[in-house]
Amino acid sequence: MLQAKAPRATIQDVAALSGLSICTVSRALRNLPNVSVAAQTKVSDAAAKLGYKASPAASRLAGGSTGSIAIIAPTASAWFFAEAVEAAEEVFAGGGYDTVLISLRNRPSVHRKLFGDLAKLSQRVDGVLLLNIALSEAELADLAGSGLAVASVGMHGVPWDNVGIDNAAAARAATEHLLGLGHWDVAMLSGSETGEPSLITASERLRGFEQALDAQHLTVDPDLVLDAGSSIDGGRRAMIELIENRRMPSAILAGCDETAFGALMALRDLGLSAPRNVSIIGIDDHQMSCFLGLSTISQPVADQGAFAANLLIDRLHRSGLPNPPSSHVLETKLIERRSTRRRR
Amino acid sequence: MLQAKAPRATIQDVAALSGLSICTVSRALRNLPNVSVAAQTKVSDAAAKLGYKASPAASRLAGGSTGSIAIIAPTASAWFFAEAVEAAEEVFAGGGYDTVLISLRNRPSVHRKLFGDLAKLSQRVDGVLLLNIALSEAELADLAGSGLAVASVGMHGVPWDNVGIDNAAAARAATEHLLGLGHWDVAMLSGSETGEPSLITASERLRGFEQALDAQHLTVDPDLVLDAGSSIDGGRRAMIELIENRRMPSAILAGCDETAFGALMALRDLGLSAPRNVSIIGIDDHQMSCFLGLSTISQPVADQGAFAANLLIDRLHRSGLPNPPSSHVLETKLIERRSTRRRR
DNA sequence: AGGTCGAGTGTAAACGCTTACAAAATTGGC
DNA sequence: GCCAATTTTGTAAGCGTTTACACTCGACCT
Repeated sequence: MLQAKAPRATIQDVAALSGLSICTVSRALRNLPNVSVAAQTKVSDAAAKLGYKASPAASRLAGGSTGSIAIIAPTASAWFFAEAVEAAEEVFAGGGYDTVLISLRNRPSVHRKLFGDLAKLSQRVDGVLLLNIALSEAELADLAGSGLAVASVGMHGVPWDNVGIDNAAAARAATEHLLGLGHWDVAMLSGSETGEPSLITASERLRGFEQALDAQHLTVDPDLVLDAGSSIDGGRRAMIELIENRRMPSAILAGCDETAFGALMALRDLGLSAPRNVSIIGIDDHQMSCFLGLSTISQPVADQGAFAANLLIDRLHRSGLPNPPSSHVLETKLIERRSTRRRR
Repeated sequence: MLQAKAPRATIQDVAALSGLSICTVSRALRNLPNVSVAAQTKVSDAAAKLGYKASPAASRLAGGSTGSIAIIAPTASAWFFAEAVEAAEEVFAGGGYDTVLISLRNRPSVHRKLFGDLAKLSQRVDGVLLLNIALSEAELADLAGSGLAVASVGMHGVPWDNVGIDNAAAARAATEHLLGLGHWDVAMLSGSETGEPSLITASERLRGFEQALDAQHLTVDPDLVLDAGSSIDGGRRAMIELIENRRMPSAILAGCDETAFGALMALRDLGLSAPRNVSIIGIDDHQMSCFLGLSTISQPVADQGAFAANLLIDRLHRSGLPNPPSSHVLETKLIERRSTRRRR
């Protein structure tokens, strides 16, 4: 199967075969105006016959596009991001773009290095898809002025296309569910909200939690709000901390389902369980939540990734036009399962 | 914060600042031989002062490297791949490479398109990290002759560096555990092994299962071997099929933990549970398995990704030298939890 | 008929790097 | 000290695109 490396067809070959100049070929291939239909068809025929594909390197060097898009995620392995990345990658591949994956690995140093040198990034990709990245004002401005096309998931009030859910509303709905079941003594295992480059959703969810309590004229007991990160293990630890050093509430809102899993695990290890000893609700509707009977607020993860990816591609295609940034909020829904029940 | 786009420093600028020629600078920057120490330091000083980074496009075009590596996975969102990808991405980033993520989305058409045009791929990346990809003879030969550096996870007997576990041994160990507990009537919920580009691990694990039974002179009941894919839902469906249309065995080996989760879910929905009605063991040691008390065979996922990534980078660095391909098998370990117990 | 305009096309100069090849500087042996 | 061998450095020709600019050629005005 090893065959002599056929030197790849260049634009020259296409020009020769079609009897036109390189320049015309280049324009025809990119559907620029001022190309006659005759030329168009001649060029595309020749290109097809030769199996010609423009060299991304040459294209980029001469001022064209790189043909790739970066996805930037706080971490790539967590369920939410893995799902969103996969969905976005599919859209990008469909649009002929390569996907460059950049994980910040939850490390501020990685974050700083990346956003500190956007020039480097813009040399390698045409656009950037941001997944729940907390940006400082300066970073935001730099990115907006970098010439990169940008779209994001889960970042509201940002000068580019965004799609997300209403995190505060989701947390509110979850809290109201608990409240409605008679639990006025509610704890929150929040995602971490400290440090600049953290998960931006965490603070919104915390706010929703507070809003729901406020609306019922309940005060937030600071002892019942703990930082659990967004991991199973963080949830487990926070739950242990809650039980051992704070006090057991009547119900718990977990910042995300993975945190809730950890909390359930800790509960079980202590010989307790939900909803017997405490009601627990999460947010996300993780794949496993159904299995574990975790009540939660569901959000369409893959849809968000795919939607944002499409917005980005659209913008890349009609770049130049001063399309105002759009913002889309997708629906969330309360899913009642077995981990929450009426307070006795 | 918006500042006039400072035109990026080029190699010319570095040459000018260091008082040397472009050529020398280029060589110094790439640590090629035949550069005096004096020149070396002058160049790196100048480069540092200017914040110079070589343009990947220009470098690639002129015959150099692209500075990026592709990770090819059957799907990107499944736990195993998400973990491995994240670990590999970290290694690549550390080595100064961009990571291009390519998900085959479990679709043969995507697989074919990718491997049918390796020239395109090699135009965009320097190397490829394959995660559990089943390749035909022809594809394997093409890839080996493509000029791309290659490394893989979970693909034995392949003409490039590979790291993996012994899947047959893992399945054997799991089965022996079951057998040792007195279960001679064992079913297997296997990963799918049909079609060319499937998960290659699946058939190895099935083989290990068969070997363990053979060793005890037990025959494999074809009714008790079903295709469950490698997903939670596949596991659930296979379990239902098993109970409703085949028969309930005494114990079950799930091809992977996710399949086991699905099986447990189906069991619960039917009012049954493990190990009361049936013992279940998985393979992988998924993050959730501990929580669910699933007995399993653990494998180091991130380690495999990182290890293979390092091998690939090493190879890229000393390319040219006829390093023979190495193969590494990492340890697996039986983790006994609550889902398996002695047959009564 | 002379002139203007615009669409379609071509010429040639970037883009920023790598790399033969040639030139210069250094070394070492006599 | 002189020549060959060797190391270090420089010159210039690509790599395959994009794009500013010039050009040709009808159509359309006046």
